[in-house]
Amino acid sequence: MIKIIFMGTPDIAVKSLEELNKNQDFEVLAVVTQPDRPKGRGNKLTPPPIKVCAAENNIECFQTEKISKDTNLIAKLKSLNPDFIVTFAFGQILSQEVIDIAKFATVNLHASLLPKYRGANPIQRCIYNGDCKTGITTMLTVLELDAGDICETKEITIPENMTNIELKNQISDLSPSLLCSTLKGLYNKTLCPRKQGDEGITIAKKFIKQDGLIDWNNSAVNIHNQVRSMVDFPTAYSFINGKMLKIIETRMSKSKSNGSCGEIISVTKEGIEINTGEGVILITKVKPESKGIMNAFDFANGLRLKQGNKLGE
RNA sequence: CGCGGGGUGGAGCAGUCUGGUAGCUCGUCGGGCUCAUAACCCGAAGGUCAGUGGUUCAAAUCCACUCCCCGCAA
Repeated sequence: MIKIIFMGTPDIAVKSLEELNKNQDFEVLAVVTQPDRPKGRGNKLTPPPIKVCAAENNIECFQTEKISKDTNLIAKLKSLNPDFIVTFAFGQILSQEVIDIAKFATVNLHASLLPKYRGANPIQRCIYNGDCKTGITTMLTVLELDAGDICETKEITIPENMTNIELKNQISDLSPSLLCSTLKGLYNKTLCPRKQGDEGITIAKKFIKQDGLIDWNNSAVNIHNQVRSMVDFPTAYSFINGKMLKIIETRMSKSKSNGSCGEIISVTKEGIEINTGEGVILITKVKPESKGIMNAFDFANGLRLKQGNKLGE
């Protein structure tokens, strides 16, 4: 049995942890994750999904604010004598001392085709940029962020209307088998990691709230990419009648531009067509302040929106 | 006790401040027009106004409490 310490935090890593735990070839010695954080309305202390998963599967779970400075935890992990440390969306930078705990290697799963989109936000950035393909990569962890030698990759094609949530789910589904394959390959020495090229290195930064603000002077395709890349967070938004309107889902429209940017061209059952800096975009689902997600047509209906009304103010 | 918004026929909203017959747009159903229609015209069904208690001659509306949904900030 290959002995593993698993480090991760959000739900995207849960399926991978579950697979390693139930697969006969592996034994998960312990899980390391972030501390419970205050979250949502009322600031309730919420455990990270990986902690919940560990508890359900009776795996020992450690939580730490900063693993590289946590000498007690490091000592504990050393004593477990793992063959591998696996990190997946852990959210903390490992020190060399932590990396060296693993007998064979410390392996990271990253949600892009490296060296593209190193960093914290590869999933949303590739959609935001309108890429047609991305993937997942397993790599040897080194001190420099996401710069280690590549073990294995798996490509994913991105359809025109795929959202960041759909892509995240797909990555969550594809990751377990890639991880298992990489770990076995490294353990049996049948896999030879290769260096990342120096060409095409990009950094994928996290989104901030402000990134959600839609500029209707932008092109329809760019706005469409913006909307679908940030459905859950930070969520694309604009304003109408002084109130915030989150744009949840859009489609590209073949209608002709007509009028100024942000102006409504038509309201139909399909949704609300908006004129942009280049082309027309169809808004199909929205989320007004204090309300849930609704069809754009229903929203327009309640507000009596019609041709000529403007978004963005 | 972090701050705030909301719950009204199937959907989206108005009405609440200033209590007095339940309203709008859409959908559904029936009929009409039309070569035809998601268009247009006529008609109909469909609501314990989130819940409980209180004030009142009278409560969607005022007061108290409860439940549910959402935004912001972290």
